This record gives sequence, C-alpha cells and structure tokens, in this order.
Amino acid sequence: MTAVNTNLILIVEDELEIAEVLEAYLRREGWRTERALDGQRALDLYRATKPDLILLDIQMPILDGLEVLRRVRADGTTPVIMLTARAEDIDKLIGLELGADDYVVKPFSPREVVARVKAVLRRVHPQTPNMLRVGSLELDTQSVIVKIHGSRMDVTPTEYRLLETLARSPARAFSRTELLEAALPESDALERVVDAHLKNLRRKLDDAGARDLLETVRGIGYRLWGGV
Amino acid sequence: MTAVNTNLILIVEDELEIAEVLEAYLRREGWRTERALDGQRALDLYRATKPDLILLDIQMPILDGLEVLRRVRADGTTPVIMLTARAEDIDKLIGLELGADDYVVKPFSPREVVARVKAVLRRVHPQTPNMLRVGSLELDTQSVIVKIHGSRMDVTPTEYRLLETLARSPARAFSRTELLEAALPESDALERVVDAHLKNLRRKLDDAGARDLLETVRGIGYRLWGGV
DNA sequence: TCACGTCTTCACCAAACCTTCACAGCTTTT
DNA sequence: AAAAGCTGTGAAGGTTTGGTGAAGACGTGA
Repeated sequence: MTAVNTNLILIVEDELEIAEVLEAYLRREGWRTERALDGQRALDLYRATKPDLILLDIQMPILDGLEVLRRVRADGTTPVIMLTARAEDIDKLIGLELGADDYVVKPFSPREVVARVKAVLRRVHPQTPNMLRVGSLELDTQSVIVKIHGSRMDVTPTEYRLLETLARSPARAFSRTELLEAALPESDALERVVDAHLKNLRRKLDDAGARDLLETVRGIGYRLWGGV
Repeated sequence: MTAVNTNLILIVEDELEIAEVLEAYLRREGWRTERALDGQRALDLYRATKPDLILLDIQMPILDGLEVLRRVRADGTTPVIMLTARAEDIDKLIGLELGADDYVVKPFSPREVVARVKAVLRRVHPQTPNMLRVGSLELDTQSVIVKIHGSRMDVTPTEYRLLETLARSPARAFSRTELLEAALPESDALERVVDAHLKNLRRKLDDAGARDLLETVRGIGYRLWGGV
C-alpha cells in the first residue's frame, strides 16, 4: 500500500555483498531496485528499465563504470552516483565532461548512500520544488543559497544542511538525533553539536532580522516556525 | 471508542524491566502494546494480533530475534525495529536478506525508541493524523504545539504530555495515577504533582480563554471536556 | 608548511522546569 | 455543626536543560 515512492534505482556493483546491503537499505526507504554485476548488464538494464537513478561502481569487469557513465550520458540525463574506492580521481570524475551527479567513497555506510540518493533525487526531480520558504526564510536547494527577507545570508555547509532539514518540515519538532542523522550522517558527534551549530545559525538569522524563526522545543529539540 | 491512534506495537524483550519501560513510553504516545518474553511467544502473538510494528530484541531464549525476524519477513512486511546490544554488525543485520527497518543500540533511552517508532510508522503510513481537537483546544503532536482558539499557548514539557494524554480520550476521567504513568513514566513523583501541573495548565488555559476545558472529577481525577 | 574556515568538545552559567510542602477552601460524611 | 477528606494554590528548593564562549581538532588550499 501507500505507493508514494516508486522510484526505481539501478545498482551496478560487482561485489555481491555490497550490492545486497545497498539494495536492502534502498528498499527499506520504499524504492524499487535492480542489480547489475557488470557494465554490460548495467547498460542492458538501463535501456530496459529506464531507472530514476543509477548507483555505479567504477571498478567492474567487462565495461568499467566510467564507460557506462559515458554511454548513459550520451543517451540522457539519468542521475548517477558513483561508488569509488579511491578519492583521487574523483575530481576528474565530477569535473570533466562526464557529469556524475555525486559520488561516495568506499568504504561507505549504506546510510550515507541513502542520504546521497535522497539528495540527488530531490535536486533532480521536477516534482519537488527547489524553493523552500518558511516565514521570511528562503532556501534555494538547487544553488544552495539562503535568503532572509530577500537578501543573502552566508552559512556553513553544516548549518545549511540543518536548515534545509528543518525547512523541509516547517513547524515539525525535530530531536537532536534526527537532525544529526539528517545533516551529519557518518559523524558520531554528540547531540550537543546540534546546539552549537544552531546557536551560530541563530546569530546569523538574528543579524539578518529573523530572530524567532528557529525555536527551541524544550525537552525535544528544535523547530522552524514561520507562522501564526 | 475514539479510535484515533490504534496502532498496536509488539514488544519482544526478555528483560522485564526494559519491556515495562518501553511499554509505558509507547502507551504514553497512545499506542496499544503487547509483550512477549521469548521468540516463540512473539511469533504466536504476531500471528494472533498482526501488530503494526514490532520492537525485537536480538538476544532471547527459545527463538532468538534474528530467527523471529526471518519468520516475520517470510510472512509479510510488518515493520521491525531491532533492539541490540552491539553496534558492530548492525549493517549486515539490516542489510543482508533480513530487512529490519531500523535498530536501536542498547543501552537506549526510551525516548529514542519512541522517536524511531514514530519515524518508521511515518514512513509506512505517510498520512497519519497528528491533530487532536477538544473544544477550542488544538494539539499538533508533530509540531508539539498547543493552540487555543487558533492562537498558540506555551506549555512546559510535562504540561504538554498531560494535555496530550487527556486529549487522546476526551471526556474520559483519568485518575492521577493514570496520568502520572502516562505523562511521567519512570518518575516516582507523588500524585499531587499532577494537581500542581494541572493547576498551572489551568491558569494558562484560563488566560487563553478556555476556562472550563479541564474539569476536576472529584474523588477520581481529571477530565478534558469540550462541549456537549 | 602555514593559515584559514569549519567542526567538535567542554565547562560554566542562567533559565526553565519539576517536585514538594504547608495551608486554605470547599465538599462530603458523621 | 464538626470532622474528615479532597483539591487549589503559592512559594521554596533542587534538578535538568539549553545557551554560550573558548579551545582544540580537523581538513583544505595556498
């Protein structure tokens, strides 16, 4: 029931165990998945199923990931997240004409991958708006720009992610743990880091004239409030 | 009556004390609960009651949690949150074919568990109602915001929990003990604290123009009453 | 390598909150 | 009418929680 999230994700990965773990995590989030163990099969499945997103390992038999990416790009704009063992050639990967949408460096945690997939799908999907508005706050999730009363406010990456998480569910009260997991996956920071970042964010909001936007919910966490 | 939030949660945990604490916290949120002390009884209860979600300890006599999970998965898609002592092999747990929906590592805080349960249920039933209304009182359980006649009323965490408990069963008379257990589990406060909190709550309701919402039921306790 | 911006931790403080108590007021019982 | 039983209430004390500034860790690019 509740077929809200029927995106199809193609997992291209020759290490069976990794593929299985990824599959389980993605399905847990409600996505359908397909798996390919090599580049050739990946292209076949790509053409047959037209997935909404591709998770693509670089090192693979038959056709390597970069070649698969090239051919997928020659055909369309399907979002691709690269899975790679080494951080070095990443820059080329993203920078050069290949145009992957994101990448994750092995060894990665499945949660990290899920977070990236969500982010990319949000960015790409036309049905999801790129503008978030809460009171006088405006977030452009495409260009990663924050505005208050129409003028720009500089925020650090972590502050931005926290803000976006909060802004996606205005008024909803988030626990510190939720915020940590949403904005800082892979970090084992203490809950208090949320306080620290939100304190800084608050100062900036304050300077920009939106003092009361970010509310503390005592005993629970925080909430963004721009309404009655 | 008042079948607003009739989710049934099955708690499978052999440590009695943990099970009791979890039960108290979950009931506080308005869910019904069942308890099983071992894997065999868990499966029996699962088949008999078809719960909406299962909290499943891994270490258990008779049938361990993993085996229970396997069998539940063989039968359907009931969401399962694992309770586990060690953080290490978690990813495999969730990943490989077993497919738990989430996990919490012991020692956990009951609040944390409640948050996870809420998150998983939200994922599974996307449109869960989160508004409670009694007369001119409105509770948004997701935002943790209280409104009277449409405008916000600030309440303390304990006041909020008492109010929510009362509002989930409008017109029903609660004893002080019931309210204590529902709103302050694990507290050994005297019954009189309920009076104290409700006195404060009454003053706030009064200031907000809803004087008679919270009624005293002499010899019994209190009740929320909003109209005919 | 250094300099810089950012992230994380920590310790301390203030504010908010919870609990208890004593007493007053009211209701019911004797 | 007095006594006994409940509930309302204000204030005091102790506890918990969140805000805050500073210091160190970390990573990145010059």
